[in-house]
Amino acid sequence: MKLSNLLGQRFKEKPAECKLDSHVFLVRGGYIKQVGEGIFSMFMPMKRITKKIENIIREEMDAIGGQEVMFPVVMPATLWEESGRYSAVGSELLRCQDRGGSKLVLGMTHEEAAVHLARNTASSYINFPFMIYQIQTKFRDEPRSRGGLIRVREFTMKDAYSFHTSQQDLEDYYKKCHKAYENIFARVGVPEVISVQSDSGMMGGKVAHEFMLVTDAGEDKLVVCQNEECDFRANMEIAECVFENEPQQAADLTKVHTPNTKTIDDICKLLNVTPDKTAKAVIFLKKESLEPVIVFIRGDLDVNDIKLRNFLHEEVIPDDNTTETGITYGFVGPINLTAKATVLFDSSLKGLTNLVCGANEVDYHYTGFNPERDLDTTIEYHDLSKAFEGCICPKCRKKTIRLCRGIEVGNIFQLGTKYTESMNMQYIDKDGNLQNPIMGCYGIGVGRLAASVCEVRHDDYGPIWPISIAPWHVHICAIRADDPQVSEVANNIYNELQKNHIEVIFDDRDVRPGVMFNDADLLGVPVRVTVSPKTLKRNAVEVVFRDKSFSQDFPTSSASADITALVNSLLS
RNA sequence: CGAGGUGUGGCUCAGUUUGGUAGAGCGCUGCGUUCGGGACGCAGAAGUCGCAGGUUCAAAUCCUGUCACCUCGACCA
Repeated sequence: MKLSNLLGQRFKEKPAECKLDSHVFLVRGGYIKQVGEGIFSMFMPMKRITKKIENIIREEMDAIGGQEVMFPVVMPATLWEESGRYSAVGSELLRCQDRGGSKLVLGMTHEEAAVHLARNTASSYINFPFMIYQIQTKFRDEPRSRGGLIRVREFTMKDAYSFHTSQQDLEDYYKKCHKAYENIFARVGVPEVISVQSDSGMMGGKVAHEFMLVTDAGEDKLVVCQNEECDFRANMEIAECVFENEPQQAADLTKVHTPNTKTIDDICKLLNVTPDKTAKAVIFLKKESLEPVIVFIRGDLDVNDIKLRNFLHEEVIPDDNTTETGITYGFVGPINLTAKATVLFDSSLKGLTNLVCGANEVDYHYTGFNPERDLDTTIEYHDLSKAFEGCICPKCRKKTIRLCRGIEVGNIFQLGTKYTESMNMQYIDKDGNLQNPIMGCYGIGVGRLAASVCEVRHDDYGPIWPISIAPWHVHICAIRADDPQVSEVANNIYNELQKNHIEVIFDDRDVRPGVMFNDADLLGVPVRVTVSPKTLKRNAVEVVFRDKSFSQDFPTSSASADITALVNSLLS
């Protein structure tokens, strides 16, 4: 490709409306052009980048047995009525009518279409499992698009749907897909993408992960444990939910928990409180304030029965520390807890208790504490509703939590049977019984991924594309194109590289060097070859990497072969 | 959806308060001088000032309506 012929103007002014670096460079570099709110066209360089990303995704999806298919963009509303989402989803789903008045929707996701495609053709258990995927345009009428390609209304997405005959099979495949995603992000040039637990939202299902590229420009807040042996990573928006669910799962401290966990009796003994065998809960209070510090709950107690805030002020605590509601109180004040004890709590007091945390000797189940008011030097307090740098990880119990922001570049869900049930997809199992397949679904936003890579791979002058997705491999700058010798050498290298199947963009314009170099930086091609009277004087061309990690003269005589070898070594 | 803001050649913007011939820089075309990090001179093309009404002798400018886009928030397969 000759740059003189490339459509799309590069310029040096920063567009006023661009806030994100990726948006600035994609506009300034002639990659994209906005058509409407959250709607963009792509010029050739952007198209080449996204095409390469798509091909990487394709290879990895095929490698885990995916079958590439194509669903329609426009679907009859009746299909979405089957799953119930026609009414369940809000105005993000663009609804319209055809000339006959039939209701249509623009595909924002394709579970319905996937079930529709598969349901009558996979009628026996021997057809399972399988995964189908497509790479296609989606439209979501987002209430607010922003950040160039980071959040748009129309976008290209790879979406995959797997169908299984058992939860175990789904989980096994989910892991394979998780690994495939790691491969994809590594190959695209952002191996630092992490997966975090996420909310399944309107998708249904329980287990879900988002793949996040960590960057300050990200829209999502993340809670990440930095302990290498721990894998706790969650989207902040569900971190609270995770913690809120904890009491249900671990309400009975006598049965659940770490080997270090003591029974309530043991703890009472330790704290020198008379245990009441019939007590439903044991609550330790600050003696002065009577504010609860630690709450233990018996396994037979429904956490919803306790309204801590209410009874605190209504009940008088008698001398024997047991009230009529069958709750035993202890007092923390005079008791010397182990020095390393740690208490996790949620000051927002949503539900009863948010966390169980591990200390060296006991586990505390805690709620309703104001650290500024009640700080006890023998206890470390950590509020997980306001997770902060260095607070305690709810999983590994170490003080290794880091807060960061991330861009969601992909996600995976274990959907279960939500769609196969509602849309009546069934197969006959080994025993002749009708069953609903169990589904998983897996998405990657292609344009957002490309923009995200730009967001984390650029300098002051433009993007630094990883060679796996760069629009071209080599960018030739012919300085003094009017010089016949320069022109001849540059043209020769251009032709030779193309013969060698190297993707090359050739700046053949007769413009000043500064213009050329700045345009080259904006195009972000990994290898730049400069031919000029200056380099020819030393019988050489100059080869530099966009990321500045390499700079060397190549002899003119062998330049094409040397550059080809260099690029091929970078590609492998 | 709430709050704020902006619409003037391809791009970045001035001009609007106080109505009176449509402006600058970049980019673009031609000629010349230049040539290793966005050069310079000369000549030129290109805008019914988002759109529609209204006020006025006269509207980019004042009034009303409307559309588009941006930012913050709400929302978010």
